[in-house]
Amino acid sequence: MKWSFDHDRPIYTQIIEQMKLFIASGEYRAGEKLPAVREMAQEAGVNPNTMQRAFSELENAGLVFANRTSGRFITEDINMVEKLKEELASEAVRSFLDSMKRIGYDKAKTIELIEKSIEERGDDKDE
Amino acid sequence: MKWSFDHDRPIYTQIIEQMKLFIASGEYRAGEKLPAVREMAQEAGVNPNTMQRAFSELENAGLVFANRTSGRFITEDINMVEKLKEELASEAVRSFLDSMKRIGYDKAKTIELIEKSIEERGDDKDE
DNA sequence: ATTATTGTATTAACTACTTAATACAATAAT
DNA sequence: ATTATTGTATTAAGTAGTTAATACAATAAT
Repeated sequence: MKWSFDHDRPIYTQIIEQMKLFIASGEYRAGEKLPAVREMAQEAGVNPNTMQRAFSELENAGLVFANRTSGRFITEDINMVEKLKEELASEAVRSFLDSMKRIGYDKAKTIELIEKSIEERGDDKDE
Repeated sequence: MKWSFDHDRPIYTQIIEQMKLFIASGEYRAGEKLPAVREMAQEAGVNPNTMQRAFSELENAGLVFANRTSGRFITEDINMVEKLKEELASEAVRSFLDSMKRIGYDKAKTIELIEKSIEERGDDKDE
């Protein structure tokens, strides 16, 4: 269940986003070797070209690097990984608050809703 | 500045989303008449067909209705509007918490970040 | 040296979204 | 009755993402 895509956005964009999440969360660790493009493409159920395209952008961002032919690896720069994590979180918060504002909820109501929702999810198995 | 689109999702989808926000927030009120399709298309800078497509889906959802030729109107069902608002908020909260979890933040850290962010935004002009 | 594995590039076809131009359908306004 | 306004439908062309098939490039493994 590693990969899942919706239908109204480019797949390669979603691969980039999900890889960023995997890197930020430590599911893929700094310096870790990745499976081959063809293999990841098969796992994800997409064409190798599509997977390749996603990774070529992740390389431009410096988050992964490729050594022909030993394979592809997550960056070894743990500062970059930490920075990525903070950026993703910051963007998640920003866009959430923006959405709530546009829907018509003020700060107090937003805090109220999120705390209530977290309480209700308190018995979830993970965190 | 009413409409704004990004480039990696279908425009008609984004129109639907933004219209839902306008309806939920009361920017467009229940029963209110909408501008003509051609006019809205011009304002948004898109083709009339694209605008039409978005509204035909909003009609399927029951959020608007069209009277040829008097124009198109927001639903008069205020319960539906209220329900829409709650659904949008619920989805925003759900996806936010999911994102934070995938990035690797636990409940406590998530609450901490959002409260901190709201404090920092406390001097904003609106809400 | 040869082979297998890996990343990378190329070309063609297919699909969905968007635009453009135009026409038709219904009815409110005159 | 005529006209203008509105929603709606149709057809063709353009663009971007995806798939498919294939080939090339570099090097680790043998």
